This record gives sequence, structure tokens and C-alpha cells, in this order.
Amino acid sequence: MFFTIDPDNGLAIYDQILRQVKFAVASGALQPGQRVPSLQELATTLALNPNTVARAYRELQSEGILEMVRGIGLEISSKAVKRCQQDRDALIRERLRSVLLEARQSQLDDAELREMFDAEMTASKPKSGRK
Amino acid sequence: MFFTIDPDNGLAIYDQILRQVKFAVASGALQPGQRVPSLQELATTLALNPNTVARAYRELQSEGILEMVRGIGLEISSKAVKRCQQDRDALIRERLRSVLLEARQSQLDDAELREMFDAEMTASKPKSGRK
Amino acid sequence: MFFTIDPDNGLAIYDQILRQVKFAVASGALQPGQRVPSLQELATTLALNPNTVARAYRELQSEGILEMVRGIGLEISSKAVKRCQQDRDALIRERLRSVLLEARQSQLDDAELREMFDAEMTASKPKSGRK
Amino acid sequence: MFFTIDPDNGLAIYDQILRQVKFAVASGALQPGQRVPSLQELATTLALNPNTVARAYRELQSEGILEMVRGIGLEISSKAVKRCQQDRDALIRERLRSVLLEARQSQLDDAELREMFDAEMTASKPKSGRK
DNA sequence: GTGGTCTAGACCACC
DNA sequence: GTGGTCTAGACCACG
Repeated sequence: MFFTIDPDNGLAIYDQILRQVKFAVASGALQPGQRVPSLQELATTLALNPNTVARAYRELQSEGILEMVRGIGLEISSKAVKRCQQDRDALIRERLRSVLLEARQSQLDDAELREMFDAEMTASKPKSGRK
Repeated sequence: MFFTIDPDNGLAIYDQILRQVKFAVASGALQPGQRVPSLQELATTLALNPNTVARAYRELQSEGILEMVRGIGLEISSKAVKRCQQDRDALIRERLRSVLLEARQSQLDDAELREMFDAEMTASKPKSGRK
Repeated sequence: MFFTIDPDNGLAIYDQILRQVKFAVASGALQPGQRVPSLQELATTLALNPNTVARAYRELQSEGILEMVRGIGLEISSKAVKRCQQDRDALIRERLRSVLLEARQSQLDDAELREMFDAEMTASKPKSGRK
Repeated sequence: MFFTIDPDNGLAIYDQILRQVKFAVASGALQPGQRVPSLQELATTLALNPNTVARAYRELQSEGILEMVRGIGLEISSKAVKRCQQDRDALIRERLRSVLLEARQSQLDDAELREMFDAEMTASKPKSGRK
């Protein structure tokens, strides 16, 4: 899998996994019916303790995103896509709102804020075509 | 004071105080030489544990934003303004970058992201203008 | 065979097979001397891992319910009936006791409990009687 | 607290705690706003590892039964009572249904089943008045 | 091989 | 003091 974990993120590791699984489903990188890497596999790949991964997977199960198939492993549920797309939007919107709220309270003016946004947008733009 | 604390913010309470003091200085709401509410006063006003307020003030002192004046209390230092304005920009930019990074990793496209940004910008716009 | 397997039953699949064989013998649906479906047959019919069926059959052999007949397969032993009837009562009584115990500890009163019991009794009543 | 844990219950320990908290709330033994024993307290009382208790509490939080108060601990939420009463009924009914279903499939007749039920009801009756 | 559970113990943030 | 998180490692049930 293609998860990137940053231990100093502020977010708990299990939460980063949780979010990234949701985001992968929302973007179609993970499809319903597809198996998710096993606990041990993901744990060793990311150099994490299996328990940490287990917690993320457990919560995804309780949200109905993942389904357990006895003796096989965990797979993406059919109803996961819609759910994950909603979640992705909500999760990002929530963080965005929180930042903007703080910016507003600090009297940062619109122009400056937009400027920051644009700067960070281009800065974070993935590598691509000619300039 | 006019701080608004949200315990479910993700940010620690002491950190919210810390940031809001800085932001108030940056915006001119708090001026150098001006006194800051006493520990007990702020703690009771915001219904917080005095230790929490103490921790925020302590860090502000160690950063040179607040200065202790014997027999008076804590007040905004003269060199605080420039410092706070820089901090404000950096703190907000940092959060913004973090959100955008996650959005990018989740394959959320630019258009949708911009749309979210605009929506939240207008949504968070303080009451004003013609009714 | 006429087994019904529910993977989300709480009971292990092999245990469900085990119990249903015993219950079938107890009720006379399976008679001593009668052959039991082969490992592969049952496994494919129920879409189970052969190991799962094997485990159930193995335990039934070790309890003397099933006997291996060379060149033929597994069949119900002669002494199975009495044994299975006893087991059936004990197994059901045990589960019933466990439920009632928990209900008692949760302060659910007798009347309500009886009501539940009656409701579930009629609800689970097999189709029959005058229409 | 007055929880009784049976490690050989079939149910996971964290699940026993989970259910018993719900049942205590449903029966009024735990009231909304009341604090629940701290992780360490309950863990030492029941001779369990704090993590085990933590898992039960965490799930109760995610179900909205418990609410975290920063630096104070966990307490019963206001909406918990209704929720827990429903849950209690559902949980017990579910187990009851499962037992009766199996009994039915095993051709155990009504009379015998009722007899068992009555026997276990009186057997599990708590100690009380004169005989 | 899969996940589930539990233990033991560490460190941290917060109040 | 509170809970949160993570690690390390063991054992079990299941398929």
C-alpha cells in the first residue's frame, strides 16, 4: 500500500491510517471488494506495531467501511465509497473551517489569507508537465 | 478578555489561549504596555483550571511576549508586536499547509478544494455589510 | 444436508456444524448407520474451507458420534442417538442459562423477560397451523 | 463499582465491561452526569490491564454513552439512559432469539423448551424472602 | 496464514 | 491525577 505516516503530525498514527484508507477509497484507489493489506503486512511495511494498525482497522470496521471475511482478511465494503467520499469532504472541510475561523479571529484580512492559500496551493502542487 | 475556547478543537486549551493572545497583539487589540487579565481572573472567566492559564502565560513570558511587572502583573512587552505578527502568519500558514497537503494526498481536485475554501471564507465572514 | 451456517453467529462455523449434526441425530433426521456427506461435498455445498468441516467431523469422531468405515466414509454410530439427545439438552440449557444470568444481572425484571421469551417463541414458530 | 468479570465467558473482557456499563445505566445504577471509575481504578479493582478497560471505555465514548471531561475523567452522558435501555433490550433479546432459533432447528418441542426456561428462571432467581 | 485479545510497560499531553 | 498513544510480545481461535 501507499500510505505515508508522519509520527510528528499531531494526529495519532492510527488516525492517519484511518483517514488515508478513507481517502484511498474516496479517490477510487481502493475499490469495494478489494482486500486491504493484512495487519502484519501493513505493520511491517510501515514499521509499526500490529496493534496500532489493528486499532485503525477496528474502527473502520465499526464504521462499516471494512468488512471481515473469516480466515481471509478485511475488505472494502460495498457501501464504503459513498461513505468515504462524504467523510473525506467533511474531514477536510472541518480542518479548513477551523483554520479560517482562527485566521478570522486574528483579524487577518481576506486578501492576505487568499494570498496564503494560493501560495500553498501552488507550493503543494504535485510534480507535472512543462512549466 | 474576549477569548473563545473550544475544548473539542483538537488544539490544547493552553495553546488556544497562547495563540489568541498572540493574535490579539498582532491585530492591535492588545497594545504594548497594556495589562493582561490576572491568572485567576481569566481562569474563572473561562471556567478553566488556573494551571492551564498559567501554562499559557508562562510560555508567553519565555517568548518575551509578556513581561512581569512587580506589583502590577503581566503586560505586553514593547517588542511583542512585530514578533506576534510574524508568529500569526507562520502559525496560520502552517495549519493551512497541513490541510492542503492532506487534501492533495486524498486526490481532492483543485476546483473542489477552491470551492470549499470560498464557501468557508464567506461562511466565516463576520457579520457586517448591508442587511 | 440441510445445514444453515451463519458466519456472524458468534459461534464458530465448525461449532455450528458440530451442533447441527448432533441436533439432527437427536431429532432423528440422521439415523445410525446413515452416511454423512463427504468432507469435500459438504465444504463445497456450504462454501466453506474443507479444514473447517474437517475439524467438526474430527471432533464428532472423537466423541464417538461418527465412525469411520473404510472405503465408505463417515457414518452415524449406533450409540450416537442417546448421546446426542443428552448433548442437545445440555447445550441449549447452557446457552439459556447464560442469557438469563446476564438478564438478571442487568436488573431486567421477570415480567419483561418472560414477555421477551414469549415474543421470541411465537416469532420463531415454524410455519404451520391453520391459516 | 460492581462489575463481575468472567474470563471464561466466551465474551471478551472488554465486552463484558461494555455491556455491564450499559446495563448499569439502563437500570439506573449509574446516572447521567455521574463519573465512571477511572481507568486505573477499575483496572486495579478488577485486576485487569488498563488497556483492556480503556478499550471498553473508548467504545462507550464512540457510542456517545460516555463523555470525556478534560482532566476530570469520563462521565455518563445525558442521552445515555434511553440509549442504554434500548441496547439492553436489544442485546438480551438478540441472545435469546439466537438460542430459541437453535432450539427450534433442533426440533426441541415447545413444552420442553418452556420447562427449561422456567427451571432456569427459578434457578437464577436472586436470594430473597422466606421460602 | 488471518484477526482478536490481553498483558506489561512506557511516554506524553492535559488539567 | 486524568486519559491517549504506542510498543513489544504472547496466546488463542479460526480457516
